[in-house]
Amino acid sequence: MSRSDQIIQAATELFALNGYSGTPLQAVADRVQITKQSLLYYFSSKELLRQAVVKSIVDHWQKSLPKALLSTRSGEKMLDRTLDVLIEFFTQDGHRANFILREALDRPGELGTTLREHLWPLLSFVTDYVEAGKKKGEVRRDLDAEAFVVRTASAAINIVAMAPVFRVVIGGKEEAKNFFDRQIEEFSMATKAALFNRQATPSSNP
Amino acid sequence: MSRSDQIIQAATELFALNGYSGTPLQAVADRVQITKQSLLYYFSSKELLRQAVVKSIVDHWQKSLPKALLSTRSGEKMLDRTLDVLIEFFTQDGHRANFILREALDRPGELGTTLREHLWPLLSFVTDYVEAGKKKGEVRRDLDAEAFVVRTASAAINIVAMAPVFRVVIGGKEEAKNFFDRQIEEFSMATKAALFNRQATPSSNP
DNA sequence: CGGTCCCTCTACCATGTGGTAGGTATTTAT
DNA sequence: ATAAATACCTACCACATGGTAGAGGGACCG
Repeated sequence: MSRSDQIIQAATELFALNGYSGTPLQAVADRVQITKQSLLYYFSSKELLRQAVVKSIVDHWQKSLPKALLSTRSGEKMLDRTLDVLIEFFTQDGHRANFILREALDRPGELGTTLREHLWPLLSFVTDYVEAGKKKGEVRRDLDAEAFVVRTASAAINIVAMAPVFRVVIGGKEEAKNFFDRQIEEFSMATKAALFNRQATPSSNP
Repeated sequence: MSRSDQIIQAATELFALNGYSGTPLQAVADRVQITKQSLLYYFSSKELLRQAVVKSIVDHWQKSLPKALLSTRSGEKMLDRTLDVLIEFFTQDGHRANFILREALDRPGELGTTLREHLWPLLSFVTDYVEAGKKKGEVRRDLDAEAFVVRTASAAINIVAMAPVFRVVIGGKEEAKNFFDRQIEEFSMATKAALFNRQATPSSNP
């Protein structure tokens, strides 16, 4: 891996963990075991490093998201599996998801623009698929597809990022370590419930 | 309002907007129109000011959340309305919600402890109500009530905090200004779909 | 009047941090 | 060989920032 890439990776992790303004360049340099001035040789300002991190994440997602989503092209139950893939995707990409969440708080306007131009097209592909599902009667007809997709993606990131907090909140009990799994499971169920036309549950409803 | 309270309020807003490490004490002092040294008279360190902000938020929520939740004690459709109240609650409390989200990222362990001790009891009251709803057949029996409540509260905060981003993402069109309302509406629908035993939709399913 | 809280200020300091200037090896191109 | 580009360094600086020391001035109390 090239020095630039090492630096970007280190910066991604540290920015995700401590925030942009909470991370001195020195800390990034230390992690790559070069001096701060060597780092500034590759990225001539902290701001440029931040932009490089954003770009690398967007690039990565642009590459890997379609791959992940298309891996589910079983035609029939695609929507069903797409959701699981999406969840797993962000789950296994903790640092990047975390960093983006921080960017959303620090520079909402800028991130919004970036997402709209580079990532929204991908998600709007999913939106189209949801719309198609409506016509097939698979998906609830009163669903706001755009709002649903945005919220679901955002929620996936949120759950991953908040996990360390909730681990502690629920963590009084022994079961703490698998509360995250329960969260994921519940989220998955909930999302499907919101998405699909469900048959009447065989419950004891009069 | 006392000087301390003015300072706390200013700090809440600025920390919410720019983060803790991104906000100099000077900026807080400026907003209250005192000098930084006068501020340090009330809070002898930045860290203490931060703790005071956390405490004030927890106190506020401890006071106002039960009031909001109990305002819906119409017995019958309580769960139904509780949700709307919860959403509205965080919506109208942008700065505080935003700040807490940042705390979650910056100090997950500490915030987790605080929430567990001071706020979780309130939410676990809701959890109990959901469990009761299960027995009445109103709520889906396979629902993980704990995970559901945690995720829903967290999602409400998340939607509010992410609004400025999505306003831009979807903002290409004119409808940008009411996308937030659509988000809220969709979230409400989705949450109810996940929560309640729904009757078979009168759809055109063969 | 004198004391003593309460609040605010001026003056100052130590440190951390982003960034510049310029040097030095090593490799690559001509 | 020589020039030039690459990669990394030492030395340094300007400035922002958190925090300290201590003085001044009201208000209230004896």
